[in-house]
Amino acid sequence: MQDPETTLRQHDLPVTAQRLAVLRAVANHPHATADDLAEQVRQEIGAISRQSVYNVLNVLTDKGIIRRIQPAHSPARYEDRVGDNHHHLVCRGCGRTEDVCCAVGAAPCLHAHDQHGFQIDEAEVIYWGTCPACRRKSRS
Amino acid sequence: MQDPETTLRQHDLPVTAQRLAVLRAVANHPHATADDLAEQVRQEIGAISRQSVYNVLNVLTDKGIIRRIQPAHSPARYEDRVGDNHHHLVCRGCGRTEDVCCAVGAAPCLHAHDQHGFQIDEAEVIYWGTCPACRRKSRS
DNA sequence: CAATAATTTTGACAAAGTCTAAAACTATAC
DNA sequence: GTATAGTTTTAGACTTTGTCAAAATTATTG
Repeated sequence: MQDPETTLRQHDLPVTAQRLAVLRAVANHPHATADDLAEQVRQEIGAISRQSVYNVLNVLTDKGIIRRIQPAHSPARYEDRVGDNHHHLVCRGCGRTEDVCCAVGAAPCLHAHDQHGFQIDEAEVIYWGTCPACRRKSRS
Repeated sequence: MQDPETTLRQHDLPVTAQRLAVLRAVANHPHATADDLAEQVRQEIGAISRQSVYNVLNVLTDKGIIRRIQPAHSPARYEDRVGDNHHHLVCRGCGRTEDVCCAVGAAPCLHAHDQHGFQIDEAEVIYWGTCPACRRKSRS
């Protein structure tokens, strides 16, 4: 990804320290939650309000600069990698989240058999399982 | 689905009026939320506490008698239809939720390209789109 | 640098669920 | 049928994740 400042300007967003820091935090910590990111930003620029973290994440998500994923039993997570239609693999034990590229093809399962008249714009896939660490723990 | 009372006994669950009513409500209102179901149950048996609705839904979900789905921006929804690996189609406008059978085949996309050492047990697919009613509304 | 528009902060609020302890109930054994 | 042991239900406080609104601050434009 390019320079965060350039990214903001390209989308006509005023450049602020908070936005730069959040953007960098998302880039450096893929699949982090809003709380994780707030913590990161605080280490970088000292302080930020909870609300600002949400504001920034929302505006960046709306502009398509970052992507929000919301697996069950987990707060929302954010990532940098947009527009490449990849999916996610989530551990039921610890929530660890990994990227996986589409199993079926370039633009995946965008065609359900019966669309019930809906206009489908996204097929979201989450693979659920147990990561190696949690598997080891549950066996012991 | 069979008689709710039989279902409960088969799973060694004491039979209570609340459980029977919740089970019937789920059967009659697929994809309803906990709140919707509480409302239904109240119409049927007069009263039930919020906590009992959650207790019952949790125990039934744990036993695999019903299935919980949790689309983003929506409270959890429950359904009767378990074990047939179907997916869901959700309207971004009104949350209307429809069943769709698996696009890819019998046991679907259970194989991600790179599994990162995870043991995958489910591939959850949500198709996002706009239902006919909401499409009409947004055009006007 | 001044004016304007936008963002950030602060603090209250909301929705969806969970936790706890006490009361009420169910199932089982007599 | 009763008594008992074990669950379930209830009520109410609490937690987490996130939003709303107004005031204070900051970025951009000329």
